[in-house]
Amino acid sequence: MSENGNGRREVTVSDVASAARVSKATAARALGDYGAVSDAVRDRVQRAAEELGYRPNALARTMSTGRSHTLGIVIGDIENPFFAQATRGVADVAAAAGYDLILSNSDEEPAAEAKAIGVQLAKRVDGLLVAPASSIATGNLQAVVDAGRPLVLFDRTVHGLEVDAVIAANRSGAKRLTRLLLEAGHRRIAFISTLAHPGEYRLGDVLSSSSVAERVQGFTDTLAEAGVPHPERHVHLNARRDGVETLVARILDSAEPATAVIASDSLVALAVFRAARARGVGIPDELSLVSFDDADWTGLTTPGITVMSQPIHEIGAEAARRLLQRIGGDGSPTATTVFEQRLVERRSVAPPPPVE
Amino acid sequence: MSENGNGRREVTVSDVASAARVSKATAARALGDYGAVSDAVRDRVQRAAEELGYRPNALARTMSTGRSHTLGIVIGDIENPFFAQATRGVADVAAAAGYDLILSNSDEEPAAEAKAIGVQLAKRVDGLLVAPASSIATGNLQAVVDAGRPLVLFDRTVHGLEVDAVIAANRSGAKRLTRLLLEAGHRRIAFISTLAHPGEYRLGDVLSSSSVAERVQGFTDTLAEAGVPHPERHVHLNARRDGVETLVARILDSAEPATAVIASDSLVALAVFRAARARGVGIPDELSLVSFDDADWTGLTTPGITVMSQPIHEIGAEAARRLLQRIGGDGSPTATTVFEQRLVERRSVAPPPPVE
DNA sequence: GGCTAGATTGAGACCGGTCTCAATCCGATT
DNA sequence: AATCGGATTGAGACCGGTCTCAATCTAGCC
Repeated sequence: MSENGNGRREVTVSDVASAARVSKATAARALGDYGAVSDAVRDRVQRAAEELGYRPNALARTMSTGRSHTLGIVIGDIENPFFAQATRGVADVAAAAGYDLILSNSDEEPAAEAKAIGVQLAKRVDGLLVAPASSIATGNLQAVVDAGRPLVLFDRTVHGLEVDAVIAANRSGAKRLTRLLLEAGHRRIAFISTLAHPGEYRLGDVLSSSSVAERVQGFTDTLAEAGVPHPERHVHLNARRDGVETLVARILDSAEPATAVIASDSLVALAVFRAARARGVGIPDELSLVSFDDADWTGLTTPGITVMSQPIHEIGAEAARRLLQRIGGDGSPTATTVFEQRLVERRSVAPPPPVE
Repeated sequence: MSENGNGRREVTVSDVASAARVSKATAARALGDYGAVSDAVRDRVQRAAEELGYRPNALARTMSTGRSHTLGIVIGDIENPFFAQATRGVADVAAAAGYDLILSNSDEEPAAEAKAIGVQLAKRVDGLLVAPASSIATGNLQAVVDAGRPLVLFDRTVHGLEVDAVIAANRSGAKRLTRLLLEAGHRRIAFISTLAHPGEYRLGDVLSSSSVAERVQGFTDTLAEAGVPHPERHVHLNARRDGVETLVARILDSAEPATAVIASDSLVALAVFRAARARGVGIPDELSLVSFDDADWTGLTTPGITVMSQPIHEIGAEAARRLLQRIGGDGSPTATTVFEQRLVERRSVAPPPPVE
């Protein structure tokens, strides 16, 4: 079928060729700007192409060259501002290099991710950017590596996989945040993430997101250094399944209620802020709140939220640059690029309320 | 070239065929699940495919079938939560129907949009979703229609173009918002949008975004009905170029300062809120603020922002559904689907401050 | 004028699928 | 046993580009 839905036939090189009274090969040369063509013929062909409304078929070109000039990107959810920003970073670099983006949402589910990757591979993307849904189940990604497609991970790494990754210094960021709260006098600090995890978190548990894992590590390490017993008990996962509302309720209503919260991302911070407000607990007087990611609204609330800011756009851009290098044939050893995080202090941290 | 960057050769139907000792045609039938194949052969072929790690080449399939199972989407900026949400709506419907998405950002520039559309067409997307950068320059889109590619616009329409569109009832939404402020006693209400426009806005000017145009129309009409003279003077465009900060300053420092602001989208509302805060003008006591789009943070500020909420996700989803129908051959007359907006009242509106 | 190198051009294979059409196979029917 | 019809199978064209290789053309030079 050389017709599209509307029954119109697309103009091909052959059409242009016969209109310009030259061979298909010559027309292709004149249009594709490769090989050698006399000026007279080039003009004639280009005029004919113009007249017929010739539009090259990129797929046919890909078939013979093996290059699609398309990158695949698989993220959790484009509505999540983190991913939106990173995607924009990727898109900018890609567009500048003449590449397009095929986008898929995994909803952080390995099965959906696998499917998305499969389709992207089938569409012969030149390379793949993935924020892996699971840092432990390597299957989905191993397939890409095995297929020999360039692959760059971002935001998270995957253990035991020989690929490039671009991430943020989550552990040190978490340490900084935890220390900040510790220094304000807090001892009962809750770390909240939406990351799915079977059962309660225990020290040594392997988490399916390396970035959350690093944050938890930084958090519990710092707590332990400060002499807080059982730091792992302060880690609260599954916030999506359980609902942040109920989680906050549980944390605040327990025998030893938390006096501060570290939100693992801006979406969690938003929900915690909302939940606190709904329960009438004041921030920061009754509850201190800090978060990862400097979302656009964090400076707008009363009080503004103290956050650990990540260069999200740049993470995406750098990942794209790396991928483009690999596609270009760069065979240097794989590496993980780590971006520092930056503390933005606002007013959501105060000493814990005095015990009555 | 049948090799990818890494030098590995992809497995093809022919490879599978010879491994299973059948013809290419039969192998294709067994793998593609069309035509008739005996059970024994199907098994043999599928086993061989499995063993060799066969992965169909979607491009080759597209070449012969003419269907790419890919949709193109061109938006202003994926970082804008409006577009992120709409894109998610599109992606969900597309994925459910087995379609992928090629995403391009136009930054609201017709030239970038034209380029993006060109590439998408070259990649033979089955259809195109566009939030047109300009509602007046029809050239970019006319080309799509002429090429016979199904096209659906969303968020904005384009005058004189025979295509489907999915939008929100912006004019009535603007009227409602304006009335709300009028009823609270405001007479000097500023409408602020980032839309680029040469010179000051005058009644009858054609705006390049139909959705903003509708909002402005609803705004000025309602003002006029209320007997406010020169309603067009209260329309402030180019907020991106000039900066919302300076715009707010100009509005508040004028001889007859505005007592209320209508933000044309959540990004503007954010900037206005921030600017007001920076200048120390209290919302709503000194300045009332309402906005289009119920962004996730609008309920979190103090006070919460009263907004006109649009079913953004659904707008995207419906646009995708419509496009899929067209791709499926639906030849019914083109139509514009209009979704109602919904007022969400919070606390950012109060009577204007008494004149000293 | 004849010869040769370099520039142009054309023919046709190829990429990896789909699909049409004819050939072959099989069991059932008379 | 011969015939018939449906089920399988194989051969090869086709989609629209790129690219190799050989043929032709041109100009320069002796």
